[in-house]
Amino acid sequence: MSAPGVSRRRRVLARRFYDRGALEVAPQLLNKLLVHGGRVGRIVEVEAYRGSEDPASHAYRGPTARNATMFGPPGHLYVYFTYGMHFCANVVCMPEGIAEAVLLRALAPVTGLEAMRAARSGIDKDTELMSGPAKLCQAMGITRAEDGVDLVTAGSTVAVFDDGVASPTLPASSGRIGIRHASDLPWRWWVPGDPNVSRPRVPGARPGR
DNA sequence: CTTTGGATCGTCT
DNA sequence: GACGATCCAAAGG
Repeated sequence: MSAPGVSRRRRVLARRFYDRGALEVAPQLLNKLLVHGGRVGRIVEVEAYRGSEDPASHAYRGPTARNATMFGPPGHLYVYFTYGMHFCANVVCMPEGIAEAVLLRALAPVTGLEAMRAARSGIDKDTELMSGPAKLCQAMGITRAEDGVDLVTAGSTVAVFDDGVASPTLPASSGRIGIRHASDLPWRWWVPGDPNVSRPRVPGARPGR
């Protein structure tokens, strides 16, 4: 038995973890660790997107150059550029040819705080370093250069680890943020009470516990 | 505290 | 030519 805060063994999530629907994978990504460039963050907020089933998904209208990674094999990172200045990162789910993904919306800083603060100059509170999908990419140093990276194979530049911290039994949930269509679907989940979550209070949110 | 508007450009129509 | 799976500063209560 290890006391709270003591470091535990980290294991990379297997390919089969991602080879399922995004609605199943998303809440189970909560409390997993994202690692890149010597920086580590704990995933505390996610959203599911479902290709052809989902009018809010980038993949809804079929494959393009931009969304190609979403249609690829599971366990890869889909990074897109938006609003002329921001990157956002997703984990690809389901077998090749089926485009489902989980958007990473917020991380809790774990390791590499100095690098994160440097990448997010002007931000004074550490809870605001990664409290949004574009903020976390900036803090972690993730750009379009990381699009398509395999999260599973040894030697990957980006990886997702399980360090033994369980996902919430009953995560908080709400509709997805910043979309025009299907905003009523409760496909956003977060760790209840975590101070790094982007928008804890939204209409129709379920608190979790 | 909440609301509003500007930034800025790749992508698809 | 229009529009983002956003962020931030400034203005308003």
